[in-house]
Parts: sequence; C-alpha cells; structure tokens
Amino acid sequence: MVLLQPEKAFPDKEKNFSEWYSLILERAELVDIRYNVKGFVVYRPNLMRLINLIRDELERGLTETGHQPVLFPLVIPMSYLRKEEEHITGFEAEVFKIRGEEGEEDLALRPTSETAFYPMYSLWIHSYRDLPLKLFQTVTVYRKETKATRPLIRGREFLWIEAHDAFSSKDDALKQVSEDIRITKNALEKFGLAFIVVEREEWDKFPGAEKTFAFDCIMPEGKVLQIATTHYLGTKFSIPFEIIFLDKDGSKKYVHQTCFGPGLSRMAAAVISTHGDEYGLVLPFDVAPIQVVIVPIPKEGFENRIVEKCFEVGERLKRLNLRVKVDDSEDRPGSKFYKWELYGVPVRVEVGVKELEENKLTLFRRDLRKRWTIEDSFLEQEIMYVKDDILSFLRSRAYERLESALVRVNCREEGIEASKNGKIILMNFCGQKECSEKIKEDTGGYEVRGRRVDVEEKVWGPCAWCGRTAEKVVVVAKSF
RNA sequence: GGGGUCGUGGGCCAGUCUGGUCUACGCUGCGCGGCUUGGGCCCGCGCGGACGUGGGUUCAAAUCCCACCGACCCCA
Repeated sequence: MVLLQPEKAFPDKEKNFSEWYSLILERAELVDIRYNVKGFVVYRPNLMRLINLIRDELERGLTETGHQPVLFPLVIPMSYLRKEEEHITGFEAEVFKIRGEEGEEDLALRPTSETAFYPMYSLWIHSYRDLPLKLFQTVTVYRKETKATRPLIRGREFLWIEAHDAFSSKDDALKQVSEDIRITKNALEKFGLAFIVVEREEWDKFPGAEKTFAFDCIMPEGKVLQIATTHYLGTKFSIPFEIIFLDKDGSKKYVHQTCFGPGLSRMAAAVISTHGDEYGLVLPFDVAPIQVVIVPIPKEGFENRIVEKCFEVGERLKRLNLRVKVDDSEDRPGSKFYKWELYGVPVRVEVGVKELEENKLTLFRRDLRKRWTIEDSFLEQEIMYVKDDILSFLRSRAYERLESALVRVNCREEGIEASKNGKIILMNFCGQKECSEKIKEDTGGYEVRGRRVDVEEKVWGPCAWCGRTAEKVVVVAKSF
C-alpha cells in the first residue's frame, strides 16, 4: 500500500477542535449557518443522509424490540407541560412559547414530549392487556439555549428519537432501561464510537425522572458529549397524568414508565468529530451515504472504455447492496480525490489504462489514506473485507483515545493535575452535591457525570475530594 | 451569566485607523469555449456587491457615533 501525503486542508483537530469543526461543517457541506437565527442551522444533504443512516440503525433497534412509530404534535399546551412539577421547573426557562390568541391558551414548542404523549396514554391504557405500550417518534425538539450554541452539538432545534414506554411493573420498566442501553450500544458500535455509560447523580437527573442513564462520548479536545439518555420515570408522570390500568387481580394501578432519547444531531457530531482528520470527514462504512466512489482516470483514446469499465464495476458493487457513485464528471482526477476524501467516502476505486490493460483495479481506503492494487476478479471479496476492517480500525482507534484519556485519581491534587492535562477522571465519590461543586470550582469546570455502569467498578478508597466514605466510582469530565 | 473579536460578490479577504482618490482590490467560485486528465491543470471570454440591519453625524459614510441582529473565541 502507498501512503499519500498531499496538502492537508484542515488544522489538527486535537489542538484546535473549534476551528477544525467549523471548517469541516462548512467545507464538507454538512450545515449552512447562514440562516442567521441563533441556534438554528440548515442541515444539508451530506449531513441529512448521514443522520438518516444513523436514525435507521436506531429505529431498527427499537422496532426489533417491539416499538412502533407515531407522530405527536409539535405544540404542547402549557397546561399539559405544567402537570408534573419537577418537569416544568426543569424546562420552563428554555421553552419557546407561542402566545395564544384572545381566550386561547399559550402553547409550547416541545422541548421533549412526555407531556404530549402522556395525556393520550391516559386515554389509551385501560388494562394490563394494553401493556407494555412502546412507541417512538423521530422529530425535532426546541430548547431556548442561553449559552453559546454550536451546530449539531448545542442547537436550539435538534433532531432526536424519543421512545416512551409504559409497563405494568417497575421490574419491566427497569428491564426496558437495560434494553435501551443495549440498543444504543449496538448502534454506536456500528458508528465506531467509543463511549462511557453513567448513571447521573441525583441533582443531575432528567426533570421528573427517578433514574437517568446517559451515554457520553469523548470529543477531540477531551470534553465529553452526551449523545443519548434513558430514564426510569417510575410513576412520577403516571400519577399526575392519571395513566391507570386494571391489573389481572382487578386492582387499579399506575403504570411504570421509561423514556429514551438518542440524539441524532449529536451522534452525527460525534461521528464527524471522532473519525475526521486533517483531510476531512472519515465515515464508517455503514453510515456512509456513499460507500464506494469510482473515479475514472481518462487517457486520450481510451475515455469510453475507461468509463464503461467504471460503470461495470459500479454495477457489480450495487449487486452487493452497496451505495456506489461513479464520478464521471468533468473535473480532473486529483480534484475528485480531494473532494471525495473531504466527504469521507470510505473506499475509492480508480480505473485507468493501467487497470484496463492488466485487468486490475486500484483501491483507496479513506481511513488509512492508502492505495493498493488488486486483481479485478477479487473486487467483491476485497470490498467485503475492507468494509469490516475500516470499522474495526476506526472503532479501536476511538477506544484507544478514550482509554488513554481515562485516569484514576486518588486525591484532590491528582484530580487537579489530571484536569490540567485534559483527562477524564475516574474516582471514588461520596455522592454529595456540595462536593461535586467543589470539584467544579477546583478544576475549572469538571463535572461529576455519574456512576460508571458500562464497566463494573468497585470503590477502592474514600472520596477523592473530601475524604469521606465513598459510595461509588464516578466519571468526572468537562462537557459540552 | 461575564468578557473579547468580527460582519465588504457564494467562500476567503484588501480598503476602515486618517471620511472625498471606491464606478470597491485580489484569490476562489460560478457560466461558456478551447486544451488537458495517474493527487486541487492551463488559456480566453463572461457572471456575481443594497459594504449585516436600522438610525445618527457630515457638503460627503464601506470608513465616524448609537442601537439591534448574527457569527466566532475565552472565562464562570
């Protein structure tokens, strides 16, 4: 294989993530920020196709576990939104409101849809036979962020899936939370993302939840980004919304609920940021809108034969159900190489006279930026091999980065040192809010993300900050 | 929440300090034609601007003042 070193188009993302991120969003034609409304951006085709593939993966996981699609209204009457007290307290400040006409009530643009779904659940659920009820919708939600907004990472409008499930018992609901975690893990693995799963602290839970679990993934400068959450709601919503069923024994009971929100915009941001390099996007095979691009290298007198060969190769790959593009446009080959690398197409096939005469094909891998030659007849098996190899390469690179950022900390001094080095901290923790505030103060913004649950962690000492008895091992990091 | 920097064809930008020379520089892009094509070719012709928005100062504003709207960066 030949490693190529042409001109780099982007700064080093580890050193200057902000600049790298802005440039790639613009140049890879992912978003257009020129709509000029704070926190709202246009999602362009290259991004939408990526997001749709991410969505398909998660929707498949939901469908396979018995969920069905629905679509609830964008607007929520304020009276619905106010039914659960913690919920409205948590969201009120960032709700976009539509003022009602004379005599009409004010409406909220959904910041999340619990209070849209649950009045209907109260009408739909009567008997244990109606349970479990497992519905989801893939929609935009609206939150009037006051902090600085960033495309895909923190928008006032973003895309997600929200699943809202109701069960007859706490046990079933908790099993659903585990299932949500499994669905998310499976999807993130296909995206080649490394992640940590945590249970959020008491004061950091979703407003109205009994328990909140979150997926954090690591961004290039060491901050973590929450890309999905799943919550056990208990009966905190079913009581005010009166979601009651008649159980087998004839008694009336409140349903136990869960809700699950994988963030599509943020998952796209994570894929872009985790895998991209100084030449542009790098996409894992499964979520690449174009998986293989075929570029003809024309030579006077051979143009037709070369282009024909390209289309023949294209047809063979389409038979493998791949998303293929033959780039027979007028640009020069070099210009096409730069473009498709910028767009992150995982594999390129080049066809020129040399390939034609020797019955060979030249392949190029975007992740390694390496070019090599194969016998024409090996094309199909080579692509099928490379497809998996790209994912395992990207995934292991992502995990190496995460693992090398994690550091175990035994005391405050070590914690401060780790924060200066941009590490993600694992430490014993007392569970007190005041202690977490002290940590934030001492480290310049590090937050207790919660108890780590994806890996079994045993407490090995007292709270690293205050020295009191520790009750759990937590992840502490800077976040977006 | 606090602070800073910025806004000029689609993109990047010169001009702004010191108002008049701006009928706004250059690169890139886009369109047409030619020539080419193994890593961003070259040549010719052409297209594209309410100088972010609103107000003010002035004989005169891209340039000075105020407000607003956006964007980016840093800190809590």
